[in-house]
Amino acid sequence: MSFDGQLPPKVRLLRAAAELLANSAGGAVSTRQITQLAGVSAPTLYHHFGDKEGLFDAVVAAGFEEYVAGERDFAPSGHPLEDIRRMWDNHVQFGLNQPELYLVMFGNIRPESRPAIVADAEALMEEMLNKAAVAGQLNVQPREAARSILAANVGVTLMLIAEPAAERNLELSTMTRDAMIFAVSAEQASGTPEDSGKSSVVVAAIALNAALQASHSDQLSSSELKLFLEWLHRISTSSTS
Amino acid sequence: MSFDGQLPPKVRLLRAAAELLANSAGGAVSTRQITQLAGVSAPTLYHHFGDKEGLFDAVVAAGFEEYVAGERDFAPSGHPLEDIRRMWDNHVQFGLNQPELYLVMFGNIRPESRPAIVADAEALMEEMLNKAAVAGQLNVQPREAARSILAANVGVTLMLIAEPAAERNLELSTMTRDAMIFAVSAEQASGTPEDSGKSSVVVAAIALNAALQASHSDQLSSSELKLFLEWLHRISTSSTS
DNA sequence: TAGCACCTATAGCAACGCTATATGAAGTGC
DNA sequence: GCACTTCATATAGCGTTGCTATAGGTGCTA
Repeated sequence: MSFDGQLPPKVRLLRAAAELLANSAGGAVSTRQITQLAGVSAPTLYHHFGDKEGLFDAVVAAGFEEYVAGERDFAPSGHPLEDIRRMWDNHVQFGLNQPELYLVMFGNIRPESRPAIVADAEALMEEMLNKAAVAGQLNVQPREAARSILAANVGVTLMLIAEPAAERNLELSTMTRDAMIFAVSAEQASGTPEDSGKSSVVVAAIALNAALQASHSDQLSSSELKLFLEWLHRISTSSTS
Repeated sequence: MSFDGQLPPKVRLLRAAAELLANSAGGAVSTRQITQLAGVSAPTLYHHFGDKEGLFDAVVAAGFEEYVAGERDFAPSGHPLEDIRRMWDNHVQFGLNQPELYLVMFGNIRPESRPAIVADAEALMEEMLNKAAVAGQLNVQPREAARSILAANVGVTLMLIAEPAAERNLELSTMTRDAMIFAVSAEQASGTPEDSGKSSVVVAAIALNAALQASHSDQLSSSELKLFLEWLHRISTSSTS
């Protein structure tokens, strides 16, 4: 039951914290619980992790490794947008499987202090969206698309976690997911001739931009790129008005 | 500075809690702070509100009045989807104006225990979406649309609150908003003849259903309605595959 | 063996949410 | 006017929280 043994106290603390966090039914986890289960005393925790939040951050880092592993484990299908769909589902499933850990990672919001993990998750999604952009399947900037999709993904996951497990309806997830992906997808306006004419320009421009950034090219200076993006923005907004 | 005065202790406690909550820069607010500012002692708080959460719930209820007032204050524009857009923006603005209160209302997620306020906010949005459905502007069930839009709305608002105020980019909000509204809108597939043929059936069916429910009609029994919705679901999914 | 980091334990502080108990104030029946 | 009940508030303190000042042990290098 306890982690007394040959393992170093640091590892025992991490495992004890992770286990208590996973099994705490919504309630808070105290440092005394953690240190007792780990078989160490209070100052050891603070020596290794600074404070309680530091320990939790370490647990979260381990959880994020698992999250990233899940987000990367499937082979790229060759259809980037399909991979984004799987990333979304994997995100939701991760949250529902380990709600307490997920809440520490994504639910512990404080004003003006962004959890580092959010930026990491955004980068992960942006990376995948970049492939879609290069393939000409993206309607907006990969970064903006990633932020938008992740925000909706987190919102949906939090809502599902808050619901009683018996009532959880995953259609909320699939519907919101498809709505977001469809919105950033280049395929959406392929039916309307007038819009498709404009949007193909946008798509081509975005694909070009993504390709440029992927090749670390300096063919556009940062100021030129800024102007380029401004024009791009003007084009895309004028085509949807 | 303090609320010592002629007001009853219950009101003083509510105001003190609201003020401390609004001005607490991310940190927790203690009962001792509240009771001191209110000029009462601890048991008075517990006599009136049961416990700390009870007091916070009361503050949230007052905040929700304000929220609802904001959501209703604009005159219906005659374009329900435009009103939904304004509801979204109002939601985000409410969160950014009073982040601490918003976090208590929508950010205090615990597994399997849904804040009552989420259900209220969903009902508010569903009410508006019902008008869109009756007008034949909706692509999916109003309830599902409301849940989906609200989840994305909360997710975006939490993300924006977590960002440093200087970096907040409201385009994240407008982009996600338009993506969600577009996704539930009946206008989306009007360009593709084949899809529009199918989707007009879906829209008509949803409008009919909304009108039936609005008139409290019993022309369809609950089992008939269930089957009807199942067909509807089959139609709508087959048209998007 | 001496000295020096490193790591851990004992004991305890201030602050937390909350409550057992007692006191005052206000209304009610006679 | 007086006992009685009920409601509302205060005094004091319980148990727990996150965290730390201080000291002791352990293993390495010289």
